[in-house]
Amino acid sequence: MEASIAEIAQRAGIGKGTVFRHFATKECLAAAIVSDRLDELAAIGRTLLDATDPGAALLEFMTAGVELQARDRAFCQAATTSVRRDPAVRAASDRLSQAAESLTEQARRQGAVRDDITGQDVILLLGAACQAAAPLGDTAADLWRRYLYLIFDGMRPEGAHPLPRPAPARARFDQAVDPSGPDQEPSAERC
Amino acid sequence: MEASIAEIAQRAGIGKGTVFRHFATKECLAAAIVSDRLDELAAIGRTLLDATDPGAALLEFMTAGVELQARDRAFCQAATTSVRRDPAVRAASDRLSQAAESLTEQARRQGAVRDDITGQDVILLLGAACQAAAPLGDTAADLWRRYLYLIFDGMRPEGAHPLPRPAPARARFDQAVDPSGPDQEPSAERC
DNA sequence: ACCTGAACACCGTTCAAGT
DNA sequence: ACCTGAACACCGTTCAAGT
Repeated sequence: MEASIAEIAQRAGIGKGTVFRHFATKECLAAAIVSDRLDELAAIGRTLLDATDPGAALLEFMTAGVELQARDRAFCQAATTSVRRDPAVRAASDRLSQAAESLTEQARRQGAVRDDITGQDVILLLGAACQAAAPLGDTAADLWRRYLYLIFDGMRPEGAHPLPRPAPARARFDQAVDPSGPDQEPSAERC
Repeated sequence: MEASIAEIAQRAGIGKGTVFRHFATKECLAAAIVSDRLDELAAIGRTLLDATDPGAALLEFMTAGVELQARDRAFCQAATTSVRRDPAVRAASDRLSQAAESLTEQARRQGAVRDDITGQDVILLLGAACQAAAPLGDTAADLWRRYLYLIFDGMRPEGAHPLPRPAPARARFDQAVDPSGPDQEPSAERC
């Protein structure tokens, strides 16, 4: 969000108006970039499904996810804003959750992680590790590794304590619709 | 950052120019608010130093911290931006870290948390719990509790695995200056 | 049909004029 | 001395005119 539309258009060698022909809004442009990144991570997750050690694969998946985010802070920040409400980002986010769910289920079966952990949890905690290290900026380049490992320790079955709240049930394809109706955030306009 | 300066000035019953008399920049205004919140939490932390169960006190401190952040999302977001580089925010942040350090030391001594955990860690992980739940917005109002407890499990000595990186050494008053010089992010202008 | 950049609306910031 | 709001600069967005 740092760059102005004028700069973006100039670097792309097109007029400002043409940018708005492709993306109705500056935020839609950001949303398109973010959902691309999410799909990138989902692809990595699907690859890791074939790994021999599911526990290690899950940790590797989370590591790849934070690395993706840590590479440019802009993406990390964008994920915090209202870009989340964009339909394309939501869809990509659900695809990512599904990949994470498969990985998590394998790890759960092996006893590598406690069994009250879902794929959604994994995605959210991966973001949390990134955000934990963010305040110190580039001072501590790979500090996120410390927090990812600590969080992963919390995901392990050894010494686990009961959690005060069930995992969030977001749109999952193998799940009936929540009878209490859609209590999600209002969707943004389609882009 | 949602509100415009014009709106803020109007609500305060003063002219726009007068706002800039008190805060050189809109960001400085945000920084002042953020550091107030940080000091609020530091005060809570100092109160909890007298609690009988240091482990429970530390968890309570973290809970209070996330609650403070979760109450308005604006603050949670501001903490992600360049407001962090503001000198006043840094100073408040250091005061907060010191309070956290005392609480953490007590908990460490009791064996309630592993002994490679610092006060800084506690502050950063507290923010992480808040951020983990943020993507789902008000859909899942107190989801952060789930992640705070999970992270706290990771902080416990039982089943702890070694962490891949030392804790960050930010300005601590009982510590010599880092001989490699200040490798912190560039400070923003004084406000 | 598709692209363009002038024009518009909005907002942070400055400062000459008012008290 | 302190406050004000008109004026300026900047940026996202629109759209009449050009190809």
